[in-house]
Amino acid sequence: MARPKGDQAATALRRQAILDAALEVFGSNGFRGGSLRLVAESVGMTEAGILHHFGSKVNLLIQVLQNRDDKTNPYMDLDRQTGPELVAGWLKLIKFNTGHRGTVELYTVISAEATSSDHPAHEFFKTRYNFVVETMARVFQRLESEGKLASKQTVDELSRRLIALSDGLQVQWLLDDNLDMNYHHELFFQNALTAKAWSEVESILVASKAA
Amino acid sequence: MARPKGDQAATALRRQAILDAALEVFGSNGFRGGSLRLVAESVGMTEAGILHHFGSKVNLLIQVLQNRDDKTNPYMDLDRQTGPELVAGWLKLIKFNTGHRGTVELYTVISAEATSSDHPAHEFFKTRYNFVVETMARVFQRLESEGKLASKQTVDELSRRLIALSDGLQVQWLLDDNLDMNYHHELFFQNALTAKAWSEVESILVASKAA
DNA sequence: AAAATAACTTAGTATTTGTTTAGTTATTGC
DNA sequence: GCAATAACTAAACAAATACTAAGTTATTTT
Repeated sequence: MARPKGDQAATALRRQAILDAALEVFGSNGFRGGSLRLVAESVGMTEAGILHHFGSKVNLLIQVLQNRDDKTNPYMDLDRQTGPELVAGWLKLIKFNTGHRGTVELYTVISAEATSSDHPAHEFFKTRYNFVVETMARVFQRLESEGKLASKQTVDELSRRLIALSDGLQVQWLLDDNLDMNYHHELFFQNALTAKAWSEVESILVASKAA
Repeated sequence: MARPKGDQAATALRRQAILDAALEVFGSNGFRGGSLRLVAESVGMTEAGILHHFGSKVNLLIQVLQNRDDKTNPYMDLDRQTGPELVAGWLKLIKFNTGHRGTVELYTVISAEATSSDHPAHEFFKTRYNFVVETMARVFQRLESEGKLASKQTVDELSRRLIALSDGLQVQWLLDDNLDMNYHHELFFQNALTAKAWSEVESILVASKAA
């Protein structure tokens, strides 16, 4: 039975359900291993039904990635937050990820696949990495200008190192969830920041936990 | 035309050629995306010819991984080397990898894929990670007992952190080979070791470069 | 010299894949 | 109330996949 047209809210919900299912499928099986059939099955629809909404499998992947980014980007607002607030935002993101295995799987698997230049998400990840590295470099820049940076490394070096650490920890965590990603990130910032700045971060975190 | 039997050296060469081709194919396309046809084409043989040697695609993958490990494991000999020598060995391995993109691609893509518990290489990577983490923990242990460790972290923490950094840097390097993996690793060890121990590492490296 | 066998090729099979085409149903805009 | 159209389904397609079965050639082993 065909669904009615019109109800925009219901349609948006349906599309979001497909995106959620696809995230899970692409996360578990990668892009090449994840089939439309699995996505369709999981959302109770036909493969053709999914293609009606998203046009092609490649486009579906891009929308899934975009959708995730849209939800996590607000965690860090460079224009309105101080250095320690931004660091706290990063740590909150890590905590969020710990509760969403599918998301971590998605980014880990697809970003690895996408290192090949003929992968459909290759350009997406190249620009995404540039964006994330630049964003975090600006965060460290801000900390430095506030006199809160203890490390002697370049802000660019620090940024790339943080992101590398984060990506690598995710692989280890996916293989064994006893690994405490949050703790390792805290250690990184403890080393990178002045003691005073780090205690600021800590109080922001306990404050936001109370709220 | 069928090849002759008998010549064991030639057969071994043929099998190695297949392993090399498969490494390239699985590295570029992952396991699920890399087809036997591509491997066969690249080595000038039929798909059935490859299956004659390796039985199945899954077994081929395992052999490729094993083959690589056999070649890189000798880089670090826990029984015969001192702490600084082992650190120098790790850095040599990084330099080796920089010259072998296919190998880096292989481990990055397949280890990400293999985080799913139903992936054929899942167990391989779980035991491999345990082995590598343990090995490097013992390296840091040795350094500590020699009084050459500056960091206050646990040897296990240090080990996991080094491996995470390494894995993450490889992703970034695959996306943009301007990244200097070697430099970032050197920075890590400079922070983790005493100044004296680090200069020991450096002199080992220049000595082995001269040889 | 005969039997066994390594190293393949050719041809085929069953399955899965992303995508298209042609409907069907029900709702909205006019 | 009628045309347009959103949201699908059913059915089929062409291509690709891992793998098998049966043969061919040439070399060892006996």
